[in-house]
Amino acid sequence: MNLTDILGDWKRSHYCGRISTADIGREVCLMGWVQRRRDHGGLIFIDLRDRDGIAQLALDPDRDPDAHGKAERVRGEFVVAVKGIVSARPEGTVNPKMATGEVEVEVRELRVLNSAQTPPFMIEDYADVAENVRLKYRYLDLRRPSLQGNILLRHRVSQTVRNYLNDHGFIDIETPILTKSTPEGARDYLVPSRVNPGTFYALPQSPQLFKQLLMVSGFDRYYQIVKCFRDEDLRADRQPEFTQIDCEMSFVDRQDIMDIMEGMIAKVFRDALGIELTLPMSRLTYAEAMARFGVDNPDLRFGLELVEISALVKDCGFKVFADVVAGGGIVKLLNAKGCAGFSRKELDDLTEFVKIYGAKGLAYVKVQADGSWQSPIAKFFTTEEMDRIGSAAGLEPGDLLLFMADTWKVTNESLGRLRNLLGQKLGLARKDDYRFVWITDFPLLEWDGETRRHVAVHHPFTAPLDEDLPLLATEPGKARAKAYDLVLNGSEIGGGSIRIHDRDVQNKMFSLMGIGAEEAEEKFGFLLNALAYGAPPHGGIAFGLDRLIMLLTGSDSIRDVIAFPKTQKATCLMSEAPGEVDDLQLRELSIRRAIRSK
RNA sequence: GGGGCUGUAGUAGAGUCGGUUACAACGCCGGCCUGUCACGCCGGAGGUCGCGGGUUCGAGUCCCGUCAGCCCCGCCA
Repeated sequence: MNLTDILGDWKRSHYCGRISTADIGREVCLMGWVQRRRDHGGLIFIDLRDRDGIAQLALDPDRDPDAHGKAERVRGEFVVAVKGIVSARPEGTVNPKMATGEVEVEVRELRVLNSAQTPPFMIEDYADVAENVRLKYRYLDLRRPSLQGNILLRHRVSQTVRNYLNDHGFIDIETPILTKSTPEGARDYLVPSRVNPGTFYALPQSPQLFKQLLMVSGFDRYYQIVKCFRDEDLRADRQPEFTQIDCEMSFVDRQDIMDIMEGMIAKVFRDALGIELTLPMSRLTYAEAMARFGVDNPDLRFGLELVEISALVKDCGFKVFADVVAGGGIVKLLNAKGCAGFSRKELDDLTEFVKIYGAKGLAYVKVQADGSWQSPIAKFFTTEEMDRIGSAAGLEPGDLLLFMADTWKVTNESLGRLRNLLGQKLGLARKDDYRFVWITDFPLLEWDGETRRHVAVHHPFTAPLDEDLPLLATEPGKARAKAYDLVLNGSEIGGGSIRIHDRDVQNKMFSLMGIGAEEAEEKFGFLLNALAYGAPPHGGIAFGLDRLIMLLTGSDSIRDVIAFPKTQKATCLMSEAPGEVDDLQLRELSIRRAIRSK
């Protein structure tokens, strides 16, 4: 027996969350999903849910026996439409926990538009469900208010960004998804070409080259909210396909780009959260960020800055420290204020933590009430050395000093990450505190010992600082880049640079990176040619939209801000992608399997 | 490629030292109930203890392997 009704000519008059005391006495027509049915034998209440909220329907057997009879058969997640009169709830039955709790709809007519199987989990924010089940039934998970709220906020942010960029003269231009694999960067997703057997397109890691070419074409300002693809392993904040707010501008310097973009971020925070940001945002050079925080994405919500003491300990009696300095490494400390009470177990945990980042150990000093050092390494230091270290660290009784001695890289990374861990552990970082900082003057190139060549820190098209241009010929590793990252609470949310618009400089960069003239011609010839036809000075930036939404919504996982995300093994539990294909499909593509799965 | 955590009705959990028929909750089904709102009361159904192997008289429990989900390192210009 088919128990459902047709929609007919009914038109919805309101979203559920919109009915209010202003509508009392009015007839409304609502449509949505049955959140819950409370059957009192006589009266039946139904909480009707749509994307906007929940409204209580009241069905009285005396008033409308027909609608009441249908309501008896209704179950959770049935799709229903009702017509009825908005009325004030009787005295004492107002529900202050509901946005629409002062009113209800006295139903006169009810249509069951569709039935529903019992869902595998309750459509409630409080329901604690394993993520693999949620992902398999993603369309049901997305009905939950919190997830739906994230997606709705994401939409509003996209609109704000579009409006802002439109108002500032940016043109939305689409760039190819089927494009060419280029060296450098992440692993590409490849798409075989049927028409050109044996050749492959690559999905874009970003529209980098195309947006630069659009500057050469004279569009002046470009933007796109666009999917990018990188075939690398996933993390809580990383998906193989993700969305960038991608921008490029001509005839600008770094300052112009940062000014416009922080205005955009400020508008996003105003529209999305009602928070006014203070502009301009703060700045740190890369060198200063590394020195003070050990990382290039510092969380500025708390202090706990790192202090380098290499010079103070290079001749000290503690051989571990002295040897590291003699071997070209550095010694740094972190003063965990007031943490002298940490237990043996807590200190062991911290040591285990830094080992993840390649550290061999972690030395500590607990400062007693009388200022004396309680530490396994105290005996190696003279009183004078202790005083110097103490004053460099701003040491007070009750503090805990944590020392790291290793290479520049390991010391900074392990102590920098430890700083973040302590900030969290000590509750120093509030989720609703938003600290932005631009990191500037990144190194242009980095020496890769394995492949024995320079690699671009940002990307191969990033311009060096004007004053560092001569260094390319002498000490390329020392050259700094016209690059900038925007960091929010320890997360990089965007990054960009002024690009090289001079063909000779671009060629020089390629050769420093061990890309010969022939290879450069083959891989990037179209860009090099374009630069020779009057390329304007230009630069740009890209923001990670997913990460930005994570921070705005306080989400711990990027999957909570993407409608249909992938698992850590890059599969979709709902569609079961990736999947097998027919031999015929492969034959058409001139592809043969090396491995048969399953 | 590596390290760690988790896996028991639809859901999320308990399950002691290896010992009778694997528990109670939410949800579901049936009944009762005219002002509830995570309604209430009574009754009921529902299990490949992720999967495979081993140890044992006996395994949800111990061992080995494997699969899946998650977190991290490497990787991510």
